[in-house]
This record gives sequence, structure tokens and C-alpha cells, in this order.
Amino acid sequence: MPELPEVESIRRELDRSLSGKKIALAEVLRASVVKNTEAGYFEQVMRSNAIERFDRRGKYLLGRLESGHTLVVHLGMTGQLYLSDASEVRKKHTHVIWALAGGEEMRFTDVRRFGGIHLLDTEDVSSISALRTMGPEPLDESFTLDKFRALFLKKRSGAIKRWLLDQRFIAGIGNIYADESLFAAGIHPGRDIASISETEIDRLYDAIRSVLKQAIAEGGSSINDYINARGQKGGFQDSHKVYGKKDVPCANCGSPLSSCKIAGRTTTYCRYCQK
DNA sequence: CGTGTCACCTGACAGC
DNA sequence: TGCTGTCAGGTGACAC
Repeated sequence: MPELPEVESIRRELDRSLSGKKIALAEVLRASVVKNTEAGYFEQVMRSNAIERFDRRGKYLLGRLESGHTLVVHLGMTGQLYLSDASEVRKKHTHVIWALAGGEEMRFTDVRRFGGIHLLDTEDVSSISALRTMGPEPLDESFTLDKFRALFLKKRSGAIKRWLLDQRFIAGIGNIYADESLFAAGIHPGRDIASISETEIDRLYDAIRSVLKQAIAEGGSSINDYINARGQKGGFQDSHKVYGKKDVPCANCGSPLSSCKIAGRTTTYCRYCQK
């Protein structure tokens, strides 16, 4: 589920609501969700700690703690990190709760458990190899068109969509936003990366950034499980042009959208509008 | 190094 | 009603 716009929506709300808040205690209900420490140690570090702020890197949430630790949360496919009143019944598959001073709780729920949590010294965050090797943030000011063009100069081969999904190439794009960006840019998802023209690279740069920005503005995409940190669904699924819309008329030309598998992922596109 | 496949888990849904 | 198969937003290990 959660790609850059969803994770960013969660980050903004948690940062707004929890910065400066004290954690009374944390409770690990399923130890395997905490990847790099014992549950007991995790709970011990959390007790009486405080949240400074929430950052994001790609699809990872980074909760910065007063103690100099960082809580690294990846939501996988079905993970949710949200605020809840302590009195609310816990959803099934709730694996960690943080009780905050004042009766509110942050909860981590993940049906499929592809997600997980690391607790690290802030300076050791890059011990997570995915974070160490992750490509640039597409919405950073420093991510200029020239930087994007430079990614293509390494004479790579393979389907462009595969590269968009590869977090080492560019951070935060998953199946939804790869398909939506390629549609917006008018590029066929199976095109070999080496064949993409300068004009197309420029169009793709604009497409990725505008799609991601619009998705954030609309609160992300809720297909099945995604909810924001306030437990609400996003709205961008209603603006999808291709994702999940096989056989639906193309928004641009009206012919039915096609679908295929690329890099093992279902891919939907318009065979007339995307060359 | 690039790529295909499987594995990790559970649930929803289609078809019989 | 219930069985079986398929599919799902992600990523990492492994074989070739």
C-alpha cells in the first residue's frame, strides 16, 4: 500500500500531533515486528522517552526520539501507524502501541506483517541497507531536472517501470505511482530505459513530481488498507487514471486500458497514449 | 550486474 | 456454505 504520498501524509500528521509529546510506555504485542531488538529492550528505551519529530525517507518513517534513538517504521503492504484514543478497542493485528501522556495512543497495525520496526541510534540509521542505498527524494528541492537526467546517464537497460520501482534509483515510488507517472508522461511502462529520449525524461520528471504532489494534496491513495494517522482514508484513488483500471476507457483517448506484468507487478497503461 | 522467482503473511473475492 | 485458486500498495534472498 503505502508509497511516498501515503507515508508523507502520515508523517505530517504524526509530526504535527506528536512532536514534543512524552511516551508514557510502549507495549510490543508481537515481538517479531520489532526487527533488531528484544521487545523488552524496545519497551525500556521507549518508557519516558519523548518524540522530537517525524521525518521520512522514501517509504520509511523516522521517529526521532529525545534519547538520540530513531524509530524506523516501514509499513510494507498493509501497515498502519495511527493515533487512537486509549479507550478504543484495538484492531486485530495491532502489534505495537505507544501510550502517550494524555490518554492518546499511537498504534502499529499490520495484517500481513510485511512491515516492521527498527530501533536504532540515530547515527546508525544507515545500518539499514535499504536506507543506505536509497536514491534521491523526488520532491526535494535539491532534486532538479539535471539530477533526474543524470540518473539515466549510467547506460542502464531494462523496463523503465522496473527502474521507477527500484528504490536505489529514486525513492518512494511503488506500483501505483509508477503507473500513474508513466501515464502522465505518455511513456509505455515496458520501454527500455536506454531508449527514453531527453524530451521524455523531462516529461517524466514533471509527471512524477506533479503526480506525487497531487497525491499528497489529496491525502494519498486508499485501495484497501491505507488510512492516515487520523484513521481516515485518502482521496487520490478517485484521481487514478490507470492504476487498477484495466478495461476502463482511457481518460485521454477513450480506448480500453491494457494490462500486463512488468517486474512481476500488474501494470496498467494505455497502448495508444503511452509509446 | 540484471532479471526472474519465491518467500514472507493474511484476507478478499471469484468460481465451482 | 465452503473449498480452491488468485490476487494485493513491498522488499529481500537466491539462482542463473
